[in-house]
Amino acid sequence: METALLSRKDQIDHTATVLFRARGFAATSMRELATALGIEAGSIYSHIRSKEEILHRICFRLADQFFAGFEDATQNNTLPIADSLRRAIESHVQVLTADVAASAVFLHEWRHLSEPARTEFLALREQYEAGFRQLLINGAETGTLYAPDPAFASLTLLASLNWLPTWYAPGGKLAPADIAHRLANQLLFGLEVREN
Amino acid sequence: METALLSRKDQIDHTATVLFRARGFAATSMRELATALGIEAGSIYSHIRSKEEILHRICFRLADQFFAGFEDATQNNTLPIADSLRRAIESHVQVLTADVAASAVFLHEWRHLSEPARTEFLALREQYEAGFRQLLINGAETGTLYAPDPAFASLTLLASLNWLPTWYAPGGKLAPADIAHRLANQLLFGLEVREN
DNA sequence: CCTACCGATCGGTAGG
DNA sequence: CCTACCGATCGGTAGG
Repeated sequence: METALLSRKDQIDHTATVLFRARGFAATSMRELATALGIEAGSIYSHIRSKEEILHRICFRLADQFFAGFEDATQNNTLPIADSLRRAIESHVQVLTADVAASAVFLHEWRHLSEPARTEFLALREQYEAGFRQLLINGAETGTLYAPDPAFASLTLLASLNWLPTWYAPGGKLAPADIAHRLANQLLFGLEVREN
Repeated sequence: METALLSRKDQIDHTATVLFRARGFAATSMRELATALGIEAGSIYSHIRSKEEILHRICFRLADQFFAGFEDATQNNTLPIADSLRRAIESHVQVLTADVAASAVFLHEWRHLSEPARTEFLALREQYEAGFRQLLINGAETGTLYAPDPAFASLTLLASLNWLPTWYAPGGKLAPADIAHRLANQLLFGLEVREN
């Protein structure tokens, strides 16, 4: 039904994503995947070459989406840094919520990639984090953000966002845009009341 | 050397914790564990009953430590809520940094517990999160904390803390107490500069 | 896409 | 704690 318009290969990726998220990459067998697809285990291999190839596609596709969203959010140099940061946060949340299963795999299962893919993946992730770090550095230098240790602050910031796939359920009380807005507020303004 | 004073069972737990963290529970074989311990695979079973028993011990031991730390941090009712929250945050970070490998297993590998342990574990985790949520609710009611949605805020708060085992390395530039202090500051005060 | 199968490896046990 | 082994299951392939 919901996958009727997907190619078999895309069906495999989608179903595998859900299983990898629920049970983990290593604990998901190709026979489980085949059963979920309604075919026999051997038949999968006429569409893909290996189990890891599926994981590879999921991880690097998400990396692309995070990068594209960040570029789009921060390309306007005339915006105040705090606004660019807010837009980058909201973009990150949008990617996370658009496909929570794929996001969870991206965040937790990448370590099952073998070399050299694993090292490539970590380099991409580091590059992405560096984008947030640079925003905080710029904000701190111009005095619009309080971040005495930008490297530390950017890690904490992404940490808060990346926990989202563990509890977010599509169709819940909060729409993705609401979540993005609230997260950005909490991270930018903190929990303690302001005097002014 | 470093495990010379541990019982064989404790050595098994400790070595398994490191392997479970690095490769995941499902992808770690008992033969790898045995090799790391310098014995044969079959020999492990004279000290433990099953692979899952090790995971069970790690997960529930950490749960105990988080609870004990939280109780200790918040038992003083005369403190302002914001101070209790800060103490609870610092306690959480102390437990995380005291054994990062065990913390990472606690945070990521619990889903490989079979029933009923898995449900019991999730109930404990929910109970722990409820403690933080209640602090935020109390703080919001007395006007000392800004948390229009305490459930949302407490999830975000713990999320920021729980990412720590993915990047923290003992012996680094920052001592655990420094990290705890900075995290508490960032979460309580936010990233944006204050006017006052 | 299925049937039938491969070599490897898994968690765990018996007997010493 | 080791040797020797169990039944089950793994990712993947050949041939149709």
